[in-house]
Amino acid sequence: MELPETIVLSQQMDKELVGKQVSHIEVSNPKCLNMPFEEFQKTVAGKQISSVKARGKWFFISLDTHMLLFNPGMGTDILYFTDSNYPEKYQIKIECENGTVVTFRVWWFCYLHLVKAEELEKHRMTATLGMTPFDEPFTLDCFAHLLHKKRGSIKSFLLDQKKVAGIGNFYIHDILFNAGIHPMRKISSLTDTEIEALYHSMRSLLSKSVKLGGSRYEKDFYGNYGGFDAKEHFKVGYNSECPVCHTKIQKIKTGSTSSYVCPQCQPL
Amino acid sequence: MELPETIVLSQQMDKELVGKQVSHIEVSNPKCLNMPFEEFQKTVAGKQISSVKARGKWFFISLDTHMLLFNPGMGTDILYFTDSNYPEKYQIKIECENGTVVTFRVWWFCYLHLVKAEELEKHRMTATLGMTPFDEPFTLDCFAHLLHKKRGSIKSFLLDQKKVAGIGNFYIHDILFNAGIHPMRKISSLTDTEIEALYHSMRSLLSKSVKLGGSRYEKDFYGNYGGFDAKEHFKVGYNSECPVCHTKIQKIKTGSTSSYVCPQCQPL
DNA sequence: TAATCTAACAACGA
DNA sequence: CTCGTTGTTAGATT
Repeated sequence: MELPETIVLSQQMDKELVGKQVSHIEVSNPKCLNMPFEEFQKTVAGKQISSVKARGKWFFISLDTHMLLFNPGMGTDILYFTDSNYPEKYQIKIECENGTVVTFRVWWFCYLHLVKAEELEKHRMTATLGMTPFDEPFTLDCFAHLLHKKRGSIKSFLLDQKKVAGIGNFYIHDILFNAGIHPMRKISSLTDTEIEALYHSMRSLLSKSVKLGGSRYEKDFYGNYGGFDAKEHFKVGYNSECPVCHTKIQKIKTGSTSSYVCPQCQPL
Repeated sequence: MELPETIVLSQQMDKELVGKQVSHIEVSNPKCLNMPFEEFQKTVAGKQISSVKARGKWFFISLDTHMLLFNPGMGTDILYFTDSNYPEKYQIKIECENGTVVTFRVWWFCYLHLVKAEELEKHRMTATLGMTPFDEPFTLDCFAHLLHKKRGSIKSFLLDQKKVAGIGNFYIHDILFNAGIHPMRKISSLTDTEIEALYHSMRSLLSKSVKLGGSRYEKDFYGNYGGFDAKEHFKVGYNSECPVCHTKIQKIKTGSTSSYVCPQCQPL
């Protein structure tokens, strides 16, 4: 789940959940919490949800005096039910008044952290998040400054949530392709023109996916898959031939992640 | 300069300097300070030295309300003079009452930091120092616990001042040889017997050097070289043949440092 | 399809 | 052969 999906989901969650009171909460794996379950349960129960927002890959759920922070990790869906027809399999379940149920189904890890509203800035994992590409102050100039004098590769920079929040190893392939930049390019070698192309590429691809309701591999709050399809909307990501120059797309190892690259359009 | 030398020097400095008042201080490279020179000079001048101690490779010089912290870096000597016959070349000079002069001659880089006594624990570089092998709580059991579940090589662990303070790339060779341990051995592969041998090896070699007044390559406070000679007192360090098995000693690259190893007595 | 933290390590600069 | 910072990588995590 990357920025388009968290944006879509958080808007739907905000629409459906704001004003509702949490009546009951279940957490099958308490290791994802930042406190003992007892304490967590006691603090959350009875609180009212006042807003749901996303920042990068984190959900920020306001509970009056507290903030509930959720990082979905990999392969997670968050589903909304208004009756008892919710699935049996889930790791986290939040029940609200009037039969509203939200289930969180996590493939591997997630974090569900609760902090006092006034201590939100002390929460390391979210306090160190960078801006998202849609944040108002994230201008081209701001992006260029973030890249200034940085030493590593552009791909690891973009995936680092402390630098820019919300990009993962799904949208990254075409963000780079559309800017004509190889994932292993050193940041210091990028021209102003390339940085500008990257800035626009990032924002336009992610907003296209938001408009389509997010990735077709992920469910929204109502269980519907998004309309952004890799084969259809990506040029190189998860594809086999470059639609621009018809070169065979390479799938290469880039550090710990894989990358789809057109060696012609994205020279190193 | 490693633990034996800082111990010897700090004892001599303590003996000669305690009770003396700093009258004047010169610092040729203000980049080694943690504040502007003006402020540094103003705070230090007139203060009385109440003790000099060493912790690992750092000197702790108590100045009543403040602590002066000195890390000698590489190739540094600290010399004591009671008249004006001090050398012309120095990077730092501390003058005290009655003609006492201390010069610090630094080959490359050093740190000279001044902190308020009550804010000593906020000084990152010294606050994160590990125990020295001679610290009271540094028992065999304590050492074994420090090694518990560590992943890297034993050499990089021992050189890490945050783990154990005071060992550098001079004494390390024979500390490992005397325990029969190759520098590149994974910590997780060490047996209890080897950990015990290493613990004793470390303490006995370092205390032998302290008794001899430190390394013959370094000067003490009075300008005299120590009595611990590499060729004479080391078995493998800076030597060419293993005195135990007569195998040719290897000089190998171990990460960023070099190591002297007997491949027979220290199998990998 | 896909994430995060930590420790260890290398390169670099002061 | 100093230390810190930055970035990379391997390992572990449920």
